[in-house]
Amino acid sequence: MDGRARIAWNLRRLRALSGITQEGLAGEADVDRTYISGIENRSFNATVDILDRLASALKVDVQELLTVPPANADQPPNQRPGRKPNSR
Amino acid sequence: MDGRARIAWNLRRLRALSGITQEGLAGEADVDRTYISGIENRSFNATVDILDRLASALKVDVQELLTVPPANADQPPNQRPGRKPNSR
DNA sequence: ATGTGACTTATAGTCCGTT
DNA sequence: AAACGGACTATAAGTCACA
Repeated sequence: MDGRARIAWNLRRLRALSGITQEGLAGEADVDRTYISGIENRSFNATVDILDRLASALKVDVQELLTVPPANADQPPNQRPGRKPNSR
Repeated sequence: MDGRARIAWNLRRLRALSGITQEGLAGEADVDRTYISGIENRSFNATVDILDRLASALKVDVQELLTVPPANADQPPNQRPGRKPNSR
């Protein structure tokens, strides 16, 4: 499992733990929301500096982002919004 | 201590352990020889993909590259003033 | 709330060198 | 063997509109 996949998985995991959205994390780490999305989908090859910012925003050590997911791990579910009634 | 500095330190450490030169590692990881030098001097902001290749060449897990140096560890030699960090 | 394609600008990363 | 420079090219960084 490559670094990108690990980071994607951990980002979703840690974000879910914090109960924070992509947008929220984006704000904390001072990156664009779509960039978070891209990283979580393994589309982007982030740099070390970006990892630093993400780890800091999530209040974990950078190493946490490279943790190997358990063999039987699913992709952490996307955080389900509380439920959003069609707010017309 | 930021990610760059950790990687710089660990790269030197692991490379010394393997008794391999920068050029040798560059060959193994299939990156340019000058790039290893730049990373070890914290001038370059490596990507996750590159970290994967370096870890693989050094036969360690990627997480190893982000190990925190002991408090009393020597700092890697001369930081070269070359390129401006990503400043954000 | 998230994913994606299209886009521009900054810089990651290479290749030629010299010290 | 390694630090460093200049000039490149490939791609990451960063933003947007819309699905």
